[in-house]
Amino acid sequence: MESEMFTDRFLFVSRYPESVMDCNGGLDMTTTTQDGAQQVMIQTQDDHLVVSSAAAMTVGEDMSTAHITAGTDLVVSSVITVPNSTAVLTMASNPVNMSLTGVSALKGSIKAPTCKVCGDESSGFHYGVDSCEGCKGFFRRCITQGMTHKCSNEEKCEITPFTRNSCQYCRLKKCFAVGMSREASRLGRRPKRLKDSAGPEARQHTTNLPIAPYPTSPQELQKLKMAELQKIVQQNGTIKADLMQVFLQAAQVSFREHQRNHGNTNTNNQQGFGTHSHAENSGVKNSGEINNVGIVANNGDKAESGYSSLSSPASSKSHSPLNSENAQSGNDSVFHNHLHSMESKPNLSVDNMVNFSANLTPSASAVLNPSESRDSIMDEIEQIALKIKPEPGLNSSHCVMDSASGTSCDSKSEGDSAPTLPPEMMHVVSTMMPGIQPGMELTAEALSEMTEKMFDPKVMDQFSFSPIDPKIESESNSPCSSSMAKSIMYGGGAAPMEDDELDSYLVIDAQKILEDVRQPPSEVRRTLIDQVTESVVEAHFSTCNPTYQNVAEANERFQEKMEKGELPDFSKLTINPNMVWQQFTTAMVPEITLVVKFCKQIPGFSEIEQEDQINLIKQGSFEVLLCRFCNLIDIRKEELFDPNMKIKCPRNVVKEMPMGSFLDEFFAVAEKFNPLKLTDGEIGLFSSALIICPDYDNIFMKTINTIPEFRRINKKHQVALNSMKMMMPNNIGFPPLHQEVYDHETN
Amino acid sequence: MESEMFTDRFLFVSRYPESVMDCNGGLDMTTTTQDGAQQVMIQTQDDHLVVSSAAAMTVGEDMSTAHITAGTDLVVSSVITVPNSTAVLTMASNPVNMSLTGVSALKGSIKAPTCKVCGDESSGFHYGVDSCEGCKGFFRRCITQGMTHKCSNEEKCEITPFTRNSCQYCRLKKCFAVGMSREASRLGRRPKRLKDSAGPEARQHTTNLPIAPYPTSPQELQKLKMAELQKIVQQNGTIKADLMQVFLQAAQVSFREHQRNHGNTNTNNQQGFGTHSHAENSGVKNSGEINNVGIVANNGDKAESGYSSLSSPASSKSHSPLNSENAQSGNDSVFHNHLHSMESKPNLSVDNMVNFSANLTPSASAVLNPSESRDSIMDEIEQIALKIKPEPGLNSSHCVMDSASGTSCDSKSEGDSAPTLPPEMMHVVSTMMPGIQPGMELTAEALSEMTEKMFDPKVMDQFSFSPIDPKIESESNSPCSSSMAKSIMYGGGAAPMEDDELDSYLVIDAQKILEDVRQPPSEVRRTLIDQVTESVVEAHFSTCNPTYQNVAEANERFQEKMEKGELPDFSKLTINPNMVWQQFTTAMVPEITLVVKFCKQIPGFSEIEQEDQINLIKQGSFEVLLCRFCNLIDIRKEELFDPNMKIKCPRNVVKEMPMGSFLDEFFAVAEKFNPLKLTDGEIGLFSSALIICPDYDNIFMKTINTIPEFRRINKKHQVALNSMKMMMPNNIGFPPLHQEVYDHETN
DNA sequence: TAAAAAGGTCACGAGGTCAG
DNA sequence: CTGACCTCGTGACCTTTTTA
Repeated sequence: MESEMFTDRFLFVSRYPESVMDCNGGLDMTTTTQDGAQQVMIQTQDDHLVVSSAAAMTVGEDMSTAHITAGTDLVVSSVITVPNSTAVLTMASNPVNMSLTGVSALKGSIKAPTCKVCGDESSGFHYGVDSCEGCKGFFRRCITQGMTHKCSNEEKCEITPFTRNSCQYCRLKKCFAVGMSREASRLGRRPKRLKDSAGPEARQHTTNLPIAPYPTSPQELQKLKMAELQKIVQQNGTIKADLMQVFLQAAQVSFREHQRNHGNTNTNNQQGFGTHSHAENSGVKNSGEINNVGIVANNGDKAESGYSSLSSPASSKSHSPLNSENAQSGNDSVFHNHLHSMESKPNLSVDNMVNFSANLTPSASAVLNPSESRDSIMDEIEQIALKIKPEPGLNSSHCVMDSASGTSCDSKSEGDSAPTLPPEMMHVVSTMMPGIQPGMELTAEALSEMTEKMFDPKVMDQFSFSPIDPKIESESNSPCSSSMAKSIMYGGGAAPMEDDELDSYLVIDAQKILEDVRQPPSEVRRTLIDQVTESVVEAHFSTCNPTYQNVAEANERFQEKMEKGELPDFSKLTINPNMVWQQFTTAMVPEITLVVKFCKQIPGFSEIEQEDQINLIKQGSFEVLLCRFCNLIDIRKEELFDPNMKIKCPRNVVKEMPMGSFLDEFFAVAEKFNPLKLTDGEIGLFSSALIICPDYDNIFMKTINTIPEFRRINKKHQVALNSMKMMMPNNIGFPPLHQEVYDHETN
Repeated sequence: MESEMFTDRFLFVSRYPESVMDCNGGLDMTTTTQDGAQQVMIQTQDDHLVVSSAAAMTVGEDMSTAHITAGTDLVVSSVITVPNSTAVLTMASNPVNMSLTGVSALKGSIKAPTCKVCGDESSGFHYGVDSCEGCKGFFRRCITQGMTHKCSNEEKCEITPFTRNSCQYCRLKKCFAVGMSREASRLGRRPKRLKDSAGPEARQHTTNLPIAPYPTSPQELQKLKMAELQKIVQQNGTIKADLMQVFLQAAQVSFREHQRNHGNTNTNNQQGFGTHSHAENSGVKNSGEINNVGIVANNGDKAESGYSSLSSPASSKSHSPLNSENAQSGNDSVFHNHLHSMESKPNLSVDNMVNFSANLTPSASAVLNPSESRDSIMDEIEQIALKIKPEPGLNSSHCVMDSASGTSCDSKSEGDSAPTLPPEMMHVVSTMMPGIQPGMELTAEALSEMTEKMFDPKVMDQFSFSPIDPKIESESNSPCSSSMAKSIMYGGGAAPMEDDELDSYLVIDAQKILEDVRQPPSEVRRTLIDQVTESVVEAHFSTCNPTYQNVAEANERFQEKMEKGELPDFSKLTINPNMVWQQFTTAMVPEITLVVKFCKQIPGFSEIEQEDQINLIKQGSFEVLLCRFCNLIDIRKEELFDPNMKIKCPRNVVKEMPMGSFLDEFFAVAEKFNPLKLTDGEIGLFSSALIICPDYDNIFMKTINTIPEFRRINKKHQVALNSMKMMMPNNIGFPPLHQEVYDHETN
């Protein structure tokens, strides 16, 4: 019966066999010569060309004309495509019995199916590609057990049946390159009639090859991210819905992974510095270990990490090529970028503790995009950042409490004189603190008392004159005025809203957002999440000073100095309240600059209207700062590193300092935040959420539960600022950037 | 250039065009006749057959021979297969321009239905659903050889043609979700009218509705529910993970919908009776309005309610066919069932206020399934319920505080004598209340003082001897002893655990559960949720006396009587403390019976081990009662309806009553609970959560936030019970069922 | 009688195994 | 770790059964 079916055979032969190969993968052919004409049974293994039934064809002498005799059962299962070449049909007019032996006999002699990876003989269509058993097994192992290979040969290894085992990295790369992926595999019997997917799949892969699953350059990668974001923004008209969810989802993925890795974070085990994974505690420095990133390292895990490369979306469940490449490719790696940025900035170097802030500012200014100079408000901040050049060291700037001095004194002003208040504000201060008189030096005690009063709830109400732009506040208390970003922000910072009221207001939308976030991300979104995660983590590392490693190193140095007796006993230092306040604000300036820089690096942040960017920064930057400063706090020892990581201050001393009650709040936050043991990457994501998200109450368990704490202290901070401003209307003692950023009264 | 490329066209034509259609899905054809031969460009819309470049073919007269002239660009992307038929190749030798209009002209005339499971091309209507060969075969294998799959991805795997093989569990789930079932199979030729329907949607409806995969009768539905639940229980080894989430999700869906419909429930607007939607306030009685069910009514809304009927899975986002069917089909409707059950029970009738409790008990006993009589503990409760036949009216039973009386007096005991305490307990009472002496009547004042002391936190500690079985308590304070249900329950009721401790302990798992719950429900789960919701709502309506409507009607009657002056002034009534206490407990007995009945009707409840059922009931039934009694409280007028809805009592009077401080707590709860304006259906769901869920702190915003309140008062109740028990070791004055249910000391 | 779906069949590929 | 070999689920095709 079979011999009857296959009465005739025909053959498609390209003038350029190689083209045929490219298009069809391996071809199985049985040729029988008879009557001087070729009689051929063509059968591919990869569905690209299958003739499984009868057709008779004869070709003319010119090889351009074919004659086909159709049998009773014409079953043509596939068609070949030979672009840019002439196909020649060779036919036989007489029936020929096809023998299976004949088929196999000619296998390989003409067009044996070859492994697209190594060129060996293919054993079938595995993971969407004709491949041999070896490459099939290899690929399977790679995607099941996450493999971290490394190439020592510039990633240019040739993959042949003989060399394929010499470089796993390049072999896997080739596997991806030829289109292998779990999703591409098709189970079941190969259809005789190809009603399904052979075309698209094959074409897809061949056309996809140029845009290989491996990222080409960081620039290109960045472009893709932005393009994706842009698309989303365009589609939704607002960046909120998607971008925010992307952040939250990224964070969620991270936290989930974190929990898996570190067990229950809800145990109240206190710990000291570093909210990071234990792996990072090993003291490895600048090794480029993925562990430094925490979350990204998690993405390298084999399953569910949600990591996928944009150019290879189909392989999201498999080992990420991007990841593996990044782990090995050196400077292109985001991980290396983190370290690189750290190393390349002397001001961020932990070796240069003294000159940190002095050197930082120029670098920070370089970060601010000059091309956006037309944007007035952002520019303003940037310009202010440029202007700030605090003296290195601690006693860099001061203000004298002198009623005659109405001008602001910048950080370069005179030495050790005490700050003064302008006369018009003295009555306010006098009201609050009867002991304070014009011209009198603001003593530590007075300042302390003042801050105490400021944070007194009763006083708070009096002094928390709305720090938010009234017109904005009238619109759902949002610091964002544009319609787009307005919906992003709700929390009014120091808005005179009742806490309860605020909470209930926020919780509603948090729940709604949560709902959306909990949606399992789509392929595209997962990709986006990964990219955003990368960007955020990278932004964090490149802008955050007190990372785990930096703090740890600083700690080591501090220990050394302690042992050498080089450090003075902090408790013996005479505390100049003005100095302390100045130092506090001054030391924060470069940090603020960095936070602003961080914000600007958050993917999609620049898509928001400028005004809203400002508002978001104003709203959230202190919270980010607070979040970062948690690293500076050893909640076990109850010690606070100063932002320059030069001096450690015990909590009780901090408390006694002017503004001490406020600084002490940092400890309170750290006590809740640090036990979560977040990695730097997670802190970065959390920070981005602080900036971008409207509300995060009740979102990611304990982690997010610390946010109200941030909010509360932020509120206090606002009140303090307002109080201070009342006392010092000309912003004496406020570094301009600090004032600019934290002053919510945009007028 | 295009005209040059497409120099020639060819056409495959089957003898059975429809077969071709079937094989290729949609075909776009442009035919041009020239030289008497057909010249055709074939192009599919779904990539199954694409001829995108040049090929020339001519056919002989016999239509069995074709002549092909290959152009310079032969691009044949696919081939059609015509099984069991002879294909005819019709060719043209001359160049033909393809017109796009011609292509699009034929677009849409041929439809390829898609697989409802994975989205692939459907091969027909299999197991009640348009599905592909793969899913068809997969489902067949699943239902023939029982398969035990497991999902490692939170059971939320996307099912696409590419991913369908990656998770059998989710694939099967999806199969069920879209309505696949053996019963739904339709054999034989499809009725002609079905084929004529225009769109796929129309066809979907017409085909799906008549041959609904799942039967629509309540009985059968109930069977299926149980089957589904059974499956889940079997799969997971515990009912916890899935069933609990189903409850929570059902509640979530409801609350969400509620919020949509009723706006912000967080406003503290007080309101009186009824925690229901305003729509229900219209006074429509027994109209069968869906509004009576609240949540189910919401499900009838067009969007996102999460409601879906198994019989019409594809239309889960549209108006629920089950819902609409039920709304119209009369007695089969669950909504009508509610009303029916209400109407058919004279004891529940609001018209019969006086004899309510007397008549209720027999009916309650009928509810208890006699077939389960072998279950000793449940039986015990049931038997007790049967035994309880309190006298109608208020002064039904009393206890005399008599040291000689050591026997328990049931509700039929002698008339008006005061309760007595056994001598061995009098020292305890004496210690607490020096004024009380053996044999002395328990006056209102004494009782009041006693209860005051009982609820004194300091005293509470002394008297809250662990009411939980010690062996259970040692295992995470669970009232459930079996390994299965143990994990369900954590909250130890009146366990001597510190509140804070308890809270933090609970929150952890609540968050975990929350996370799971927040997962958007899969198709199957959504179906399950709907079914569970229905069952719960139905159970609630059929067992809850103070539903909105009943209370409203009672209110009306009360108003009438008030106006007629038929009611005595409550404040003038002589308060017999014993009477009050007796009345209180007595009036609760039928309610407890109903709550037990309600619990037993909760889907899956009977799957739990008997022992655990008892524990769950013991743990939660009072909370449910409390929840139901909230309806009896008008927080605006500060009035309390008695459970029989016969007498209204102002709060201050309640407070002055013996046990008044305890009863007053009801107001406290109602103040938090009633403003949520839950519908009856939602209250039912909430009640089921109270029974089933281990913890619900922090789960559904304000609603769930009221739970600690329930817990707290439950605790007080436990303490009170224990105190009372100490005073009355032989349970004098405790109706047996009350004692049985609320006594956590299982020994 | 033919359409249509259930059920069977078996070519296939994923994944596991284990000697090398 | 590799890859030849094995098992088993898959699904395209086929046969059988049911129904219009």
